[in-house]
Amino acid sequence: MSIERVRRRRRTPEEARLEVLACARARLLAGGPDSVTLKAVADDLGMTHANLIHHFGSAEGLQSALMGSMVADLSNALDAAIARLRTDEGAPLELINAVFDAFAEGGAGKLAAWIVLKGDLTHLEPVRAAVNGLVEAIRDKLGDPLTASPKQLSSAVLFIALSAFGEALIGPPLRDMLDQDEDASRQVVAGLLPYFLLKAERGQ
Amino acid sequence: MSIERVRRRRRTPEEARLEVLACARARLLAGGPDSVTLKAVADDLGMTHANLIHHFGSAEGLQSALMGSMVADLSNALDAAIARLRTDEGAPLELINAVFDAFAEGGAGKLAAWIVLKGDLTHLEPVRAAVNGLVEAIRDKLGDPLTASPKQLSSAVLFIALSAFGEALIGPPLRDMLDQDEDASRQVVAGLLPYFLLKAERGQ
DNA sequence: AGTGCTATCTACATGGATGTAACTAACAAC
DNA sequence: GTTGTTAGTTACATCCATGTAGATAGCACT
Repeated sequence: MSIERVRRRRRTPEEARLEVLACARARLLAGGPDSVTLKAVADDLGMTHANLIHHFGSAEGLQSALMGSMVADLSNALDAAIARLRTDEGAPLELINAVFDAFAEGGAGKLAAWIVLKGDLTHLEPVRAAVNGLVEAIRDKLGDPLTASPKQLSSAVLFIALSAFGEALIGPPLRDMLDQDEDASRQVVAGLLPYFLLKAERGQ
Repeated sequence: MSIERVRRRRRTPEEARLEVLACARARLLAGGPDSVTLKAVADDLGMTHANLIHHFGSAEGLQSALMGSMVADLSNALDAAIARLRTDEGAPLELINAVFDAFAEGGAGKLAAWIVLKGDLTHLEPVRAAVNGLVEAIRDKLGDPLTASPKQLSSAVLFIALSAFGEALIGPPLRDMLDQDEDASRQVVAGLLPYFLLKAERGQ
């Protein structure tokens, strides 16, 4: 029997980058940052680590690209949620669900934690636009123009984002300790959101 | 000139462990998990990495000890906050500040993120008692026995902890994006807490 | 002083992750 | 078909973190 080498598969650079980034993301979410290694990712895809260096320049290049890709996905998810809020009449719960899903299933929670632990805060910068878009969308669609101040609206977004991020990371163990069920965090946020939008007598 | 070797310093095992853990914690908070290395920590303290292995068994042993130490500190900080709440009359803001400080300055935020990313959720288990102590303390001191249900009280703690954790990690960049100042997150939580304790008409 | 214990060191071994250089082979264009 | 480009491979080199074995020295106790 002849030595049958596996036929080499040749991807376009875009294909390769997309496949690699998808795999790297899966590894990050499942096994943490230490598990996203050139060799590990390459093995998953049936290629060699040298090829990853060919596409991304270096290991750090791959990490940067992964952060960029995931941050872009987060921005897009937020933008999509904003768009739905603007068209669909009165769906604040849907907005909250979208944000929570982005941080949990979308992996934005672990992504942000990874970025913060590494200290590369600049990678979060692209989110700024989406976050401010959220503030405006809430103002236009949900805010009471007479009572809700800009500061209050943005603090509502701060509140939603902090909760969604926290839930994505420590929600499961914490809810277990407190005997709370799966969607407790979302319900808390949904239940409290009206107080940002309707009441203005709280100082500052 | 004679070769003057630096005189060896001999610590008790407890001293050594404490110094090492303090140094490792500082590295974790300043540089992230990757910067807490046997060699790096040993160099900081003027010893060799072999000595760390002597005290902690392995690199993983050091990590485990660090997690244990920091989780214990978090529990103690929460217990202290509970004790103050029980003695001091009506200081809910002080309680919130204590929790936020534990997650931010105390490093519990980065600690929890590290644990979650690594997947060692068992290391968080010792916090359970302190968290439930918080629920009871709030019930006894702040809760309205006629209106606040157990589920509501524990969801209040869930809410406080998620916010404090989120603030510790992504608070600074997020507040910058939203043009909010340093203590915005604490004020949000403090402002919303009463709605958990006084109002019971929300479903579930 | 002498002795025992062990914290600490020196020196070396190992493995894994990253990186480099040169070669190989898909595939598109002619 | 031939050829050029480049995705992909092979084979190596390097670095760093971890781990092991034996020697050294600080300190408590005699």
